[in-house]
Amino acid sequence: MSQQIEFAPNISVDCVIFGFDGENLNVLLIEEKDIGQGMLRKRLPGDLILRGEGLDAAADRVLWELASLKNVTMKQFHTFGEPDRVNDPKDKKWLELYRKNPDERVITVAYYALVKMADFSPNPASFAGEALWQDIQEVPELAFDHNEIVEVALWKLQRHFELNKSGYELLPPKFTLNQLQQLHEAITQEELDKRNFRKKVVREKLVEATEEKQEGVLHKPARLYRIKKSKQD
Amino acid sequence: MSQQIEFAPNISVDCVIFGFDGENLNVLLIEEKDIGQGMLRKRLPGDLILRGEGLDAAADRVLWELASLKNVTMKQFHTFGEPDRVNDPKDKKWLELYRKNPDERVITVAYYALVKMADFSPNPASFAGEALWQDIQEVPELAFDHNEIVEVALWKLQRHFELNKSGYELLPPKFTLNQLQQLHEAITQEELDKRNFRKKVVREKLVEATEEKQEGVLHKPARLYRIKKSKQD
DNA sequence: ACAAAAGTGTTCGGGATACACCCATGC
DNA sequence: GCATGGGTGTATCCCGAACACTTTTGT
Repeated sequence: MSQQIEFAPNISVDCVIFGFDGENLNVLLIEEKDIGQGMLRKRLPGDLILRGEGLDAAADRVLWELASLKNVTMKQFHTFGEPDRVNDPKDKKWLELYRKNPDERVITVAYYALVKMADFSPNPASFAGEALWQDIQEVPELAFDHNEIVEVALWKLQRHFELNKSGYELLPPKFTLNQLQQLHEAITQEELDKRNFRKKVVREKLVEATEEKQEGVLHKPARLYRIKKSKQD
Repeated sequence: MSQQIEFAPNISVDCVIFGFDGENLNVLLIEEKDIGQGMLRKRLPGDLILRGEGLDAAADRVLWELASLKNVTMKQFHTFGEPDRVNDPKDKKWLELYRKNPDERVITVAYYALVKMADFSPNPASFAGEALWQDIQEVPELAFDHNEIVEVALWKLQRHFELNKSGYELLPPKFTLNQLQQLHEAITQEELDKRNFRKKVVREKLVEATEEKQEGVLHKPARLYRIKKSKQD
């Protein structure tokens, strides 16, 4: 039973929140207030867990504290704990400024979620910095190993998304089939055939037509659909 | 940035090693030496990580120390960290005996793997107790939340197994198609049609026939197959 | 001869894919 | 009337599922 005293790793949670705006996929990033020395780097919302706090609870709290997001259902997907995951001097400096024991390694439990961007104020300012949506195609170099964490999260999201048929709740209550298709395309990052997609949706009866149509568009207005709750009938 | 001093959670790794014996699926458990008071409970191989030790490395070490298993490719699948995951009095007693700071909560990063039982000595004795294979259908009540960990691991194994076509390496170099089918059935825990299974294997060209046949069986001997490396032709 | 497992084909239905043209509206 | 996206049907292929009888060997 090997062990050593005074070994107190920091445990943190990091949240990868994907946001869909009806067109593209984005990630929620935190931009710290500039503390000089070119240290202005974006990072994922994350923080140490508290004594007595569960991991899931910590993720919820962090998201609330750093980005003012509430009621986001996140899924734990991986724990990053290699001893050298923080080795960039800039990152170490940051830890010195913000952490009590900056030299101890940090093990982080990562969560992801997919939300509708319209549901959340796009710029929830916070004492710790500014939260912002970043297009998934234009993610800059992030602090720590956060680029890797985002990559793994995206991979998991894509895998999970094609397996179950979740995600319909990311659209407005009434939506066109094209919007639904765009959602799928944004997440899987591949194009689908319009007719085949519609057939599939109809076959699986996940959606039902309303009598309403789009208004104010400069082309033939599309029929609006809504999510069908019970899959019977 | 909320934090508190002297918060030193224990971080451990736990390993769920599934073993296939050609017929059934088993899990590797540790049976502690009896320390009285009816505390003889089985548990998963697991231990605290060391300072400066990566998570994957810790899992490898633990498996070696507790069960003498080496070169097992494990996959991290979940981190269990709710503050109340250890609340049974028996478990607390155990911690008092074996851990320096038994009152601190334990967060555990769990790994799983699937191995061929024949490759590993079935009873690798160790200073910490005895390692044994337990049929997956007959897993008793385990210490801590290890029953839950096993369940989640089995779920992940099944999901992962049906997605990619891994697992063929769990058989001897030359095997019958029935053995291959039994492997699949053991993992997915459901029965398959013999003819359909064979057609599928042939279609996907994952396997090739040898000229050899079974010997010493009291029925028609089956043809032996081997894994096909390159999937061309 | 008998027991025990090996081995083998066909049919059916459903889902995935590929593909091209007319329709309704705002300007 | 024209630009813009909305909306529709058919043919093919592949896969999964269901299903029963003959063959080969050891004893």
